[in-house]
Amino acid sequence: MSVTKSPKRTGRPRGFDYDLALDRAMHVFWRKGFEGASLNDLTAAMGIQPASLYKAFGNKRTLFEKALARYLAGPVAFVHDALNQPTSFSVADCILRRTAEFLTERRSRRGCMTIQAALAGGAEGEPIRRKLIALRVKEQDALRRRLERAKSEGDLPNHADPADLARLVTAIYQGMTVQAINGASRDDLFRLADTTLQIWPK
Amino acid sequence: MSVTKSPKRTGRPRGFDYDLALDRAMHVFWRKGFEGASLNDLTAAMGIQPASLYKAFGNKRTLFEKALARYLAGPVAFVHDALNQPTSFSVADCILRRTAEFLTERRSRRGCMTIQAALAGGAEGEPIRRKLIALRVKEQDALRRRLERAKSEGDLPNHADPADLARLVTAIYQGMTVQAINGASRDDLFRLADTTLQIWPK
DNA sequence: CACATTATTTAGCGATCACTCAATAACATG
DNA sequence: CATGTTATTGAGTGATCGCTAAATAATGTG
Repeated sequence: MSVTKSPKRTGRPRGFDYDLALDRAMHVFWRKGFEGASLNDLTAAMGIQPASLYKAFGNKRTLFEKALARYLAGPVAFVHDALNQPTSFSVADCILRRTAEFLTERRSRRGCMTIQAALAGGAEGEPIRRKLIALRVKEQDALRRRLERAKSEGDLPNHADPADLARLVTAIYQGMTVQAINGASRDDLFRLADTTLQIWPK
Repeated sequence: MSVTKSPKRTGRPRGFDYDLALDRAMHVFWRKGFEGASLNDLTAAMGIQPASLYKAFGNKRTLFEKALARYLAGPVAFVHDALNQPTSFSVADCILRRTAEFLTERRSRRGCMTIQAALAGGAEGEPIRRKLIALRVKEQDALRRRLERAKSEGDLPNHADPADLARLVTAIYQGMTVQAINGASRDDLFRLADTTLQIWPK
């Protein structure tokens, strides 16, 4: 089952670092999107030949899915982690503040891979777009459930609507991606987070 | 100068409706993005041959630019028009409410063309991405200037920051596009607008 | 060593990409 | 009618797309 670790296996050993190559592929998909990243781009960044890529990762689509899983478990794992914050406010604050930091690392105008990898495109990318839609809906739903729990715990007042608040935070998160691509600074995004959090019900 | 209207011109007349064909091209770019829309997609939707397309519209990039201009003057003209609303609140309210309606027309999960046409992609689409970035920044700036005027007119309190408010409304607008693609209903987006407007300074 | 197994290199597959040329067709004018 | 001008059709350009077969190289095992 495990492809990344092979304690003892017959045959010629892999000549490249699987995780490193996947990391490189992730960054290519992140920057260029699924359809915008050509196999030439990918193999060049990964330092391997096309045949090696297909041997190790399947095809372009399965490579993207592996890269996406790596992205979710790495660079944006803080989004899920934020749900463990003690209060609903600190959950929202943590998500928005860390997103602002994340989107302005390295001054490279990068956005969130789950959004820009496949918003629109041709038929070739449709399965990926559906997958990303399902993912984004799932994350928003997880936040909504966390806020429902907060309400049941008395952490949110009765007039607060968890679904509305989850939608607000998620929309700001998504808007931040476009803002970052537009060239917004870290401070710009911090202020956007602050402005948003002003309406948090007490 | 006018290519669409030719009161008297020599040579074989155009065999198709220029504006109608451009409208079709706009919808293809809108749905598939710049790089995702192939010439095959475009000519099929426009009902013309490649050579006719190039004769009438230049190349793919100039066709996109004409389609974008048509988009800005048509489907999303309400964004600019909203700046003429009498108060800062009604400006923001008009933008967000009409955007919610606009994004959920025809139940087709479409987003805003200026965002999804080219968020990420290959080198081929880079000039388009830069153009769209400049456009989005310009629109946000126009809103900021409108809110600065409102502040000078006493329509916004002293503690209000026009840049922050413009960024908030713009980010929500941009987030709404992703929400619509995710399948949000018109009512979902209306509530998002309402939630956002709760923080509007009086 | 031979042998099985797996990964590499090398070369190239058919399809599609944006785009264009040569020939022809449809108009206005003289 | 002939001529000039412009738009069309039809065929096809080189380049790149995602992907793969065949040969070779590098390992473990007997």
